[in-house]
Amino acid sequence: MERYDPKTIEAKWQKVWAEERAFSVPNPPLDELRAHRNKTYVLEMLPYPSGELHMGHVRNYMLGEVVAHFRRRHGYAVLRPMGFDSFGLPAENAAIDAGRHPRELTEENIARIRGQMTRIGWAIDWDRMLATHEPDYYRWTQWLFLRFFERGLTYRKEVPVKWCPNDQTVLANEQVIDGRCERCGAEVEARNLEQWLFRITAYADRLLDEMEELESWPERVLTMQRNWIGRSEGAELIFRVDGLDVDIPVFTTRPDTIFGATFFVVAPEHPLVEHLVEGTSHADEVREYVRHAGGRTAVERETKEKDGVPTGRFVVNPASGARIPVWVADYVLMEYGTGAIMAVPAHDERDYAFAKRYDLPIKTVVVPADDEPPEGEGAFVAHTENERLVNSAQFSGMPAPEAKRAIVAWLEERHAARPAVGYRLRDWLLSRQRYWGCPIPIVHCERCGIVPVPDSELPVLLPEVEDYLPKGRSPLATAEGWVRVDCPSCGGPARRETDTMDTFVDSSWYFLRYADARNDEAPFAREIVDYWLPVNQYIGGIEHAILHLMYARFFTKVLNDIGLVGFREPFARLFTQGMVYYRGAKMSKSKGNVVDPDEYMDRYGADACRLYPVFLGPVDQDAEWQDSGFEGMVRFLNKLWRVGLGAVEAPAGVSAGTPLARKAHATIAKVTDDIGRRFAMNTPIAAVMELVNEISRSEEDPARGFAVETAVSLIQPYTPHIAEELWQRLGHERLWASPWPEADPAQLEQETFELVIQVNGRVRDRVEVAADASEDELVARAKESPKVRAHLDGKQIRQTIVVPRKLVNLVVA
RNA sequence: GCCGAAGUGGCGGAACUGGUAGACGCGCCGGACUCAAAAUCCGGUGGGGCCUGGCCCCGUGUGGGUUCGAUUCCCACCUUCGGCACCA
Repeated sequence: MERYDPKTIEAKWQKVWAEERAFSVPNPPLDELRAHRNKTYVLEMLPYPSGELHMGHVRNYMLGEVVAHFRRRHGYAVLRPMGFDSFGLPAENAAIDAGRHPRELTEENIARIRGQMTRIGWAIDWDRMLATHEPDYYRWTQWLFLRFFERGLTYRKEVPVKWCPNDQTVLANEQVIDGRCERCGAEVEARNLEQWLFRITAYADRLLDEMEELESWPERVLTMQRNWIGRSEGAELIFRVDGLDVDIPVFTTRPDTIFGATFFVVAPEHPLVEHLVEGTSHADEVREYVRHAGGRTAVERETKEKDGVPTGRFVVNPASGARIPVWVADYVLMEYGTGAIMAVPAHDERDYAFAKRYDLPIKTVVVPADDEPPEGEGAFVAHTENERLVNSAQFSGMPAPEAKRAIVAWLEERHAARPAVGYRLRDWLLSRQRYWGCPIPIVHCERCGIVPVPDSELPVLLPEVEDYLPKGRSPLATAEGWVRVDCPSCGGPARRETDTMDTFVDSSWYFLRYADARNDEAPFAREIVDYWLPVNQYIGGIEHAILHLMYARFFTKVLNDIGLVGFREPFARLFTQGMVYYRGAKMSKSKGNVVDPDEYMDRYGADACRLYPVFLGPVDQDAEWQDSGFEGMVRFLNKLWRVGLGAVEAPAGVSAGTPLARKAHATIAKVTDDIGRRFAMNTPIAAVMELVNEISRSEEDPARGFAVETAVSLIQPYTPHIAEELWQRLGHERLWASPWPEADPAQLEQETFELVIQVNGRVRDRVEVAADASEDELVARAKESPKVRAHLDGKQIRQTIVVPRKLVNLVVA
């Protein structure tokens, strides 16, 4: 018998697919596009071209691959594009390590990865390929930036920033993990710099509320985003500084505790600190504290014991009229709320710790509703379900939730409060002082200030520079000829913005560009994106649960507001796949523990390489690469090949009524359900293996030919090369376009099933029963079984439990 | 501390709405082929006990509960992993 030779088969079919452009899905004219109702947009997060593909990548892209084939086989027009996130730190750092120019190395990597993807036979529409570093693409990134600018959604501001001393650039909040740089792990420093930001906080509520519109996202991703946005409802309360004509607002979620505020704290970075202490005897001590606190790292600030200094100033509690002292302490953060708090030591652990240390008064104002108020003053009272107020003037005795509203309303009348919402979310800092990124299309003019580059002058091309290594200021600044321009507004001397954009800007709209990838008059045509989008199935790593996924949602909402797209959420369904571990660490080039697919393709062929990474385990969970299991896939493909050729010699046969036919039908149902509904990728492979084992054991079954066709057809999304070859040899047309073999319901009704008979829950017998047998018939069959009778032994049947098509249980006394 | 996910053979893992626990693969054991080995193919494989047919008992992190029946549902606990965390 002819040997299974993956090399020949794979080369043959890849040539056929390339010639017929099997995976290209060009956009038809608009009116035709609208008429085509069955579309699926399958999208995997675009890779950074910082190296080559390894088996971890193979596993990820196989998910989109299987879904794309599966949907296509079910009669859908499937958009399944691919591109490269080629700007940014990963690519630039890889280039620096290699001592190469980023463009050169990036483009080399792109070519190499594309080659690997082609060789493995993925059904990708390469006609829509994009790379974010190409002017054709970043021209529109700049264009979109200008639309944000026009609407005031991007702005420039001097801000305290997180600075990575290793990468020599500013980081977004989201890129700082435990006080360290997300990419390199260096401890992040604080600096004050003029930076560009996106006003993502303006969309905080919509990013929360419009989660409702998502079809299917993992709950944990939504939870992570909710936590990140960190919305909390409360009030802004205004405290007046005694002796100065100054009001300081604070944000609190517990306005009900205002009568318990016994001191007041402002953050060291608070702009009013200097004004508060100017000319007082505390000025030197406070300045010293502020200076010292500024030098602390984020980690120090969090782990040390709470400390602070008094300012000598007092504010007036707007509710009680009490004068309470103002302190400066760095346990209050400038970035959250208003940078100042009213301290209620009896009901806030942090305030309590601070009060204990500096011997400040503690006043209980909220107690559990059922209990007696705690003895005396000075205790910490933890928050509980049912609470009422004490020591709070006219509000004493009121339940806490009601008191919250009442106190805010009462203070609001006196212009000392308003309801407010606090967010943990900060604006998105997008400036990067690095070379390899999208230039920000802005000009700084001596006379006109900040001037946007006109659309007609886009793209602002990234200049060639001698030295692109990071130095703490953008390398673009060294390109004098590029920096100096005439102001687009007044024609006077001006300088270009030299910061580049965060890579996450590039990847916040790429999914739109794919729909209309070759448009050179606009980023995309609205009619076309409205047809393809939202993405039906988005696939990517959990590591992007917050960053990329929230930025992309933000961009889509802004574009929807501008009228560029007709939808508000970009990704209807999201699937987050697990990572592949090898030798105890996440498989990655930097850890040096990659498994190279090329080697395996050389030895075993592409189909085995496609199969094994997804067979490893459930794809939403992390998996450990087990090299020993790979051979099993090769054995399976050989077996499939054998039974396939066997069926070629003895074709056709029946498609129902035999055990093998039944098995085949059951496998169709299982695979369809697993891929289509459950998004399970490993169990369908197991089901087909089971079917193939069954075929090779059932030499005589007349449904053999049908079962083989079923197996070939079902495994095709995983291993299209061998499937296509066998399908052809079995005498059929092209497989990827053909419908799936369907079970005939009328025939299924004739089938039998195995009835399990139990007595008191113990299995006593099994019998074959017609599938359409009634419950009474099932019970009758159970009772007439000799084995069951022996166990009944004349005892009375107390209860009969019938599970249709499965089981009868006779319960006896 | 708060929120979430998960604990099943020697291993990766199946069991979709409570219905024969351990599919499929790896590994291991046995057999065929071979002078022999490798490769390949076929069969067996949760633990224990009677027994040469066959049958019984125990088993899904621990302890309870609901149910005729629980890996699945409920309560408590243990362990592991992930997210958030001076957020007022």
